[in-house]
Amino acid sequence: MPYEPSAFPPFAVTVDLVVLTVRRHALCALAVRRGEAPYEGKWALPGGFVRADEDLDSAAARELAEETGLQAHDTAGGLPGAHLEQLATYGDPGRDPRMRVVSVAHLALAPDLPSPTPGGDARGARWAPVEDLLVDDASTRRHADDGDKASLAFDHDQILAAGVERARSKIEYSSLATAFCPPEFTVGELRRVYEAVWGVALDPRNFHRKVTGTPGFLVPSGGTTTRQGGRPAQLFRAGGANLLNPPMLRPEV
Amino acid sequence: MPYEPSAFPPFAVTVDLVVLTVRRHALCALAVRRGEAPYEGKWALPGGFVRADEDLDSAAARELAEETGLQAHDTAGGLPGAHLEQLATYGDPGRDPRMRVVSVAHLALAPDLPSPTPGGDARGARWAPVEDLLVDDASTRRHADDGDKASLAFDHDQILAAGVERARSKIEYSSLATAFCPPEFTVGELRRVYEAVWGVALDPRNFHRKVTGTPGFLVPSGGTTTRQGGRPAQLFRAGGANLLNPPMLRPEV
DNA sequence: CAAATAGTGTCTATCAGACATTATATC
DNA sequence: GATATAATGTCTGATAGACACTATTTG
Repeated sequence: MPYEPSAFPPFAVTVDLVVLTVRRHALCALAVRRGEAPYEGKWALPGGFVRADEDLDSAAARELAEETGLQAHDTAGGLPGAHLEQLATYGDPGRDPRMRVVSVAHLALAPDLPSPTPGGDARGARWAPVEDLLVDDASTRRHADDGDKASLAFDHDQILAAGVERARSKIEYSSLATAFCPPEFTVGELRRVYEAVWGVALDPRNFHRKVTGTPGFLVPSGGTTTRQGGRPAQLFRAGGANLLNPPMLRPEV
Repeated sequence: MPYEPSAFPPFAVTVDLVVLTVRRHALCALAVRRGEAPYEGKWALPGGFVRADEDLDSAAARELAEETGLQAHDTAGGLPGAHLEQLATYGDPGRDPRMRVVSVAHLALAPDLPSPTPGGDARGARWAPVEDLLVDDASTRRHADDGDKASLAFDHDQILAAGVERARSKIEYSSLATAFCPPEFTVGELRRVYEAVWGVALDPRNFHRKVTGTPGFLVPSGGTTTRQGGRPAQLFRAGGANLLNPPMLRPEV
């Protein structure tokens, strides 16, 4: 079918964000409460319309900054940085009851933020453990009497699940887990990131050997720190290596 | 920014397809010649508008069937099957000079087709080695005097490169390479798929041990075949396993 | 016979997992 | 001293890469 630019069905295009962070040893996602119909009062992923003259990545970075004050990493700037990448696009007819909306979902990984409730927007917003948000469809939705644990608006359950799975698999073979850490961090803090994202316990000694033995993954920044009553730990920064080869294996079986 | 469904900028949404196959020991992509402006006469990826009531995946499957006669695997049907998955979405303002077009690129992997020129469309279409299509932007575009080796229309160079890289990395840790093979195939044929996609030579003995030793990857179908003057080879079908663990390592370094 | 491909076996270096041991902080 | 965490070391089983060897076809 040749292009017929004059006769195309009109779509609205939005970006939705899966913003993940690690808080109190748990993987958490940013959720905002909807202030209008449809799904009024329900929790949803942050997002918004792509502007007429705006690139998709720019729209995602703009929404991220509006909701969290975080600056995407590829752009320069003094704000605290976050990793941002495109995730997948969702365009089922009927995913939004009002009109045909195609949403380009993005995944953002951020270090733990000082503000418990992300600023920018007057609507309610919270960091929620993904374990609470992702009630498995196979299990009953009446898992608890807490209505907040029900599913998200639109198809955002599906989008969140895809983002979490992307993050879980990508830290296996990339240095992306450092995106959850502040600029300087210890091996133990990085290990607790892996443990929170995967939901497993890792051997501290084997983990230490693996991450310090992979060239380019971690660069010692010189200092040491004592955070919780033990031997002071060496501080590291993320090295230049983006790919981990061989990968960090997720314990499974 | 809250939703304002009444005031959104209108977009056109298309699907573009990176259709890959292995022909004569080379990884090839399907290219169609544009019959109208812009980029009239240039090669481009097949694609078209998403219809008003159509899912994105359905649109991609429909375009794939129109261009090649291949049926996507998740749908039942007697046609020869192909693997189809969403790749990424491209929405730079100005990527199409006529209007704002967001394209949801999909990746399709197909076995070698009998018809040299894929049917369905009267426009020119061809299987071109990706090596010829992907002239590196770093190297000079005047690499050869053959104008056909120049870049594709729109941002299709970038899309094709992303699709090729996705295929190259995904056959490492999944059984996806069998999507390039007919329903029954030999270990040698599967190895030649890997060699063509990666552009490297693999040790036949280690490859045989790896693929036959991974549970669920290959299932013997009983028969044997002699194709090219050697000992007859056992025939296999793709097993149920989708993930290869540990992965098949791409020789690199 | 030679040549080509299929399939099996062997050796070695590397690495993940399990776990011992030492070092240095707080309480 | 007790306890907690950091950092290094040791052992073992699994496996990838290199390569010898046998099996069975075509020419």
